[in-house]
Amino acid sequence: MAVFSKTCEYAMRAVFFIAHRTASGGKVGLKEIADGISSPEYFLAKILQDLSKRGIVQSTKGPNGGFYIDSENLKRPLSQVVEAVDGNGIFIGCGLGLKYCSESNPCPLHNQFKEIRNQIYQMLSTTTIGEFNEDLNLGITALKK
Amino acid sequence: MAVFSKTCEYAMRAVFFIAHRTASGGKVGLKEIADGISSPEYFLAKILQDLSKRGIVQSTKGPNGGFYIDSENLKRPLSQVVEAVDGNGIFIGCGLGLKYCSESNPCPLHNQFKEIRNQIYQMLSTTTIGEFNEDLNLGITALKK
DNA sequence: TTAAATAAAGAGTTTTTTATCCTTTTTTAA
DNA sequence: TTAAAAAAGGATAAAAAACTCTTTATTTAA
Repeated sequence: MAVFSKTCEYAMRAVFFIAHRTASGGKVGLKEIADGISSPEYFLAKILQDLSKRGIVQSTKGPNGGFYIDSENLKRPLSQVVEAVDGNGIFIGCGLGLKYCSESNPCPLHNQFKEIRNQIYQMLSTTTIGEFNEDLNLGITALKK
Repeated sequence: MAVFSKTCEYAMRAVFFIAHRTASGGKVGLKEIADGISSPEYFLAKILQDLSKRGIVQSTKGPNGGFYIDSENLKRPLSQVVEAVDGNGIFIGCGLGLKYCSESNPCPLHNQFKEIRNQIYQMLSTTTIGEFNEDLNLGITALKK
């Protein structure tokens, strides 16, 4: 088990990829994104459709069309991408899968998990979509394979 | 998405349940466990078969048979249950799902994720199967619903 | 020593997730 | 104004995860 679903992994990688490729204007096509992040093209298409509807990425059709992220949306926290795709289960769910686990009715791991969830949330909410652009441009970090 | 698979959630709950019900001798049957942790009976049966083969829980067939965990195994860290069921992906995998993500070829979230994974591992490896028995006996923590 | 109780094993089925394909719509540039 | 490029949409397929049922093997107690 990974922390996020495949869909969410592709979504995050795609968003980072689009961000760094379009921060200084221009657009990038589906095929190029899929190739750049090693994801199945048509599956990624669905994910981007969804992110586009939600306004997290922008797109235009036609020749020279493609996906891009405008400067406003580059500031968006990554947590919003995760929440759009996987929901907020990772932020609020019980580690043992109990529906009614809470402060007043805790599972044995409740307190330990709370810290971990907080740390995940902290990380995702303080990380913005655009903040890795420079490292990606420099090839310091990777989104492929 | 949850952090662990359903199978793993049931496994952890079952192990805690069996531990606290059999720490002072005796055995507990499948139906009672399934009921005690709100899990599908036959699905749990498969999980316990597997944990039994791996020696994490013990069992005997026949009248008065059932599952139990002996004192040696009560000391086992919870990480071994997770690893038996979900593998070690949660401890070592890349947050963005990249196969070749590493220190020398990191994804953008590599360092942030390393901390989170370490914390998860830390928690699971320092938590033993038996350490919640008292709280469970006192009804301070829950394994159901 | 046999019958009942119980887990183990085997063989499915259903649901969810992941992935693919094909058609339609929109946009742009020649 | 038309052809090409690209995303959007709809339908389906494949794989994995979750779950169920039935039979078999084992154990114990009567």
